[in-house]
Amino acid sequence: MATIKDVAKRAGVGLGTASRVIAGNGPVSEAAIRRVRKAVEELKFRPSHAARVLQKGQSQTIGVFVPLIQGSFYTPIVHAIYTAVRASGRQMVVEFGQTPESEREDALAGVEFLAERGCDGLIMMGTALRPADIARIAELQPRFVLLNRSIPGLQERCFNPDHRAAGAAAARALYEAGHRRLAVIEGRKTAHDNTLRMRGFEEALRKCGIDPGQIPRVRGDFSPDSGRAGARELLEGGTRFTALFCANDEMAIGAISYLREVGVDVPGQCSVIGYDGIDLSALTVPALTTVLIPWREVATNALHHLLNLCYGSELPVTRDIPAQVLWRKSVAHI
Amino acid sequence: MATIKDVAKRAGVGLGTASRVIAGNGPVSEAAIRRVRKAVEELKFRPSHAARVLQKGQSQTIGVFVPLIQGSFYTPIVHAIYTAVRASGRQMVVEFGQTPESEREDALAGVEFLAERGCDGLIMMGTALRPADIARIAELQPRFVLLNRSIPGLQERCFNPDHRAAGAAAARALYEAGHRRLAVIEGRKTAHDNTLRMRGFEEALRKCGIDPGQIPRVRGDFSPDSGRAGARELLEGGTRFTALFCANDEMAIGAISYLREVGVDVPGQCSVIGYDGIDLSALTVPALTTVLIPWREVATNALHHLLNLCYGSELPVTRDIPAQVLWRKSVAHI
DNA sequence: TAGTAAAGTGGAAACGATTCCATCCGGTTT
DNA sequence: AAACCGGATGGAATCGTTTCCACTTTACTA
Repeated sequence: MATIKDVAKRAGVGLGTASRVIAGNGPVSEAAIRRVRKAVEELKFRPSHAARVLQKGQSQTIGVFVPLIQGSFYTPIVHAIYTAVRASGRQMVVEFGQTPESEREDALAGVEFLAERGCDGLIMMGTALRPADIARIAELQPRFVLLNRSIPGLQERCFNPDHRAAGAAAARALYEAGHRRLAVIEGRKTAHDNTLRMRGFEEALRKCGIDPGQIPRVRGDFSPDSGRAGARELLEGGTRFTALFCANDEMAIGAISYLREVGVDVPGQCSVIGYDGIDLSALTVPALTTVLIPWREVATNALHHLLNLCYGSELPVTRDIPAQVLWRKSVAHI
Repeated sequence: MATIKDVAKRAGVGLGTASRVIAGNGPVSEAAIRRVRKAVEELKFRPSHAARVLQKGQSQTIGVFVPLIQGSFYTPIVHAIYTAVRASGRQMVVEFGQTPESEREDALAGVEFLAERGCDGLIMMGTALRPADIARIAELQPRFVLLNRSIPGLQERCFNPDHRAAGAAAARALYEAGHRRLAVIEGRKTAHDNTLRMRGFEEALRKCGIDPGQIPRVRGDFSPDSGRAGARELLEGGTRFTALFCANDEMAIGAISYLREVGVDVPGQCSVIGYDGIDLSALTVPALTTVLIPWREVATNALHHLLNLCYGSELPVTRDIPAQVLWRKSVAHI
């Protein structure tokens, strides 16, 4: 592999001049530019990334941690981040968790790995990391932002949708469609975002004169399978309901799959509303009515903030992107 | 940030000794090890990845190109690659294409980017790259493997499932379930793997005494939407059929969504068989019968081969992992 | 015409690790 | 007792860039 020294020699210029031409900064004459360019061509010179990183102290790489790659939820978020990273001419390295149970360890190990490899900044998603963990990470790599978290004292670096408002929107949607007897499949207990959306849901219900305490409520883990299990549990519980709120779309898909399997018509006998607005929600039968969370936008804004932090750019950053109900077919008006 | 020099000084040893302790090779005394370890702790020393890469000429990074990140098809493959890469203690950098139309340009640009950034090896998936492109890539980075491609002269580095056999399996499954009047939604014309599976499908049909020429056949682009469109087109075509073969699961999901929407019972009036065996196929209503392609295994084997190529390891590599029909609910026996 | 500012240039130093080489030392062999 | 061996060690050289500094040339000003 040719080095910049070879290029300089071949072009008949000094090392500094060659570097200036190739990096494209500093004063150089037209003639020098031409000769260096020619030498680069002839030698098929490609600058060594490692040498640049070593010299400049920046790797032009952003590290991403995401709890899971399976399923339909995180993928579009990763994609949004990828797009923004690439648009800024930089590179992305992703680490994934293996299972929800090991999320904390996976996140810690993944982030360590990313920091070790010299990422200029980190963007992390997930709810497993504790404040102490985050403090530790800050030592490793002080440039980071958090997605879907809200840590006191770090608000500046936390980017999340307004789950409380979104949960309330779900409740209002069901109420306005005429439903009074509701049921809920909520998400993991440890997931703070689940707590928030449930709180919003309950608050809105109370305002409508419905006592949230009376509502049958089971817990899933955000997976489609747990949605199936949740639906069964609810049905076996015996309490009647005309509408079901699922704390995410994947559970809603599972729930619908179970309900239809046992002969419950959706939305004829039971309406279902989801949460997140994943792409897949358009393709279920019936198409899923859901609370559309602007995940892509939130992620992009978080990344912009990170990029600004790392490279001093001034990409626009917005924080308030509202959620909205996406009306499709799975909620009937009664 | 502390450097290895600082560590050596603090531990009262030479540069070489410090390096040997940290890298964990070469002869060092117990005492030296202890003192260096202590100094590392105290100074919170983290070796500079860039410096290592520069010196060793290896980045311990594998580059991955995948045509798309949206949808459910590529994600598990990326995950399988990720798992294997991490298991070998190395890092993965992924590049994605944006749209199927721009796949070729995206792949070229992505691979260039990856090579530039000093990946030790490349694993590429997709059907858009032409042999000439691949020759060009070989110049940039001679260490690469191809997923789902078969290039003459590069068989060693090509890893694909046996689409022909898998297509035949789909045909046999439908035939054995009693279906005689079939229809097909096939994939993109440019996708060679689609051609192969269709060929296998037709050959098997012919062996069963069915003339493939008589079968109504429409073309999609592997997306769920195109599956919906395909199903409509087929229905409007007027030819009667009792079973539908879709060239991938996502189109099958789209097709089912359309069929049920217009009141065609699946599998009562029309059976549907998919292809690939994506996770999602278990969750449709009815659960999708499909040809399970062992994508994860194929990808893992390809990656092992690449790892062996790059690092001289001897990970096991198998090439023949058969596809099989996954019987669920969407194909009725008549 | 002399003086000065600016543009252009070459090469040394620096980034932070690994590796090679020369040296040293204690113990074993002859 | 001399020779030898191998483990342990320190430090110079190296990887391929960028950047800084000193220097020359050119162009412009007074």
